[in-house]
Amino acid sequence: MTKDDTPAPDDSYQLDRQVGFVLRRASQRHLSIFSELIPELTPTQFAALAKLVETGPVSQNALGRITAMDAATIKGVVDRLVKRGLLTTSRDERDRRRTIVDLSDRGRILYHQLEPRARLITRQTLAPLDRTEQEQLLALLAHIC
Amino acid sequence: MTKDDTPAPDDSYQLDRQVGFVLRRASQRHLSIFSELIPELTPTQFAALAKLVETGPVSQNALGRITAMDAATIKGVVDRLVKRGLLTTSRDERDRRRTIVDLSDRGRILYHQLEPRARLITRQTLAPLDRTEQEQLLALLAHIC
DNA sequence: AAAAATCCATTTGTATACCAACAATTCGGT
DNA sequence: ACCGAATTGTTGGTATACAAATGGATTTTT
Repeated sequence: MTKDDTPAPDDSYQLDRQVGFVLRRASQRHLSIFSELIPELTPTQFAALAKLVETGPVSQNALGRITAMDAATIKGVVDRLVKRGLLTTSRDERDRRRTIVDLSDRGRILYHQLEPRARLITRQTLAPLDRTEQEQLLALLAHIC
Repeated sequence: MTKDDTPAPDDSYQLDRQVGFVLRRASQRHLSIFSELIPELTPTQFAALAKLVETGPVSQNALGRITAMDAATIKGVVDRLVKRGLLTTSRDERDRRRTIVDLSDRGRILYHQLEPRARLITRQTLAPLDRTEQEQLLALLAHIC
């Protein structure tokens, strides 16, 4: 038998096997879980609060960098959080270009209320995987960032 | 020595270890690679073309479902692609609710020009991983969708 | 056949996300 | 001290994304 009777390796471009597409769908599922468990904030808004808890007051652009948002995006996020009284902003007197962003009391309280739910979001998103797979996925994703 | 001198398991909530955040950053890197290799289309626009090549003409909502976009999102995508002459739309006479979306000749030609670059995008995005890891990542991501 | 439920496409509103351009400020090298 | 370079924040523009509401068409149920 010289003829190959195994199915040929699929050469066609299949959208569902491309990283980009699968990443988008995974993000969609995560977002769906997030907005169900934390309807009062978006993931990026929560990220801003979380990073401010970690680091304390920082400049607006710096906050953008550590939360992976560009200057235009972080501005919108900060503006909306300020409007809701969760953040405060002030001018940096040493460097007058900078706007210093910090948590308000309400912001800090809200963050600590939500943190347990945030952990749950991660757990639920990863629920289809066992412990080992969960670690693998996080490591692999971190690798391609 | 009753005292534990190994570092305590980190109990703090670290943004950088949450799936949602890592997913977002991975998507960002993918998008960056995409727009460099295919500046003429967005990932979702290309996804629409790719699925139409796979399946042939479909209703607008159905196209949204197979490309993982809701009705409002797919409408915008289709509108922009029609405006650029890459898609055509027509009323379904059997079911007058439906708008049938199909590739135009230009759309088909463009898709086949871009497909090799799309494969390259996937390859470059996954480049930091070896073959085994690439398969693992895709499988794990598919699992949490 | 009439009523109810469903589906399709559209519109409005909010929130990322990124690019490009801009003014004000600060920094770096000479 | 000065001047070009870099940084910071802002604005305008385009493109996802999703929720909710709406009107028209079809299907299902009764």
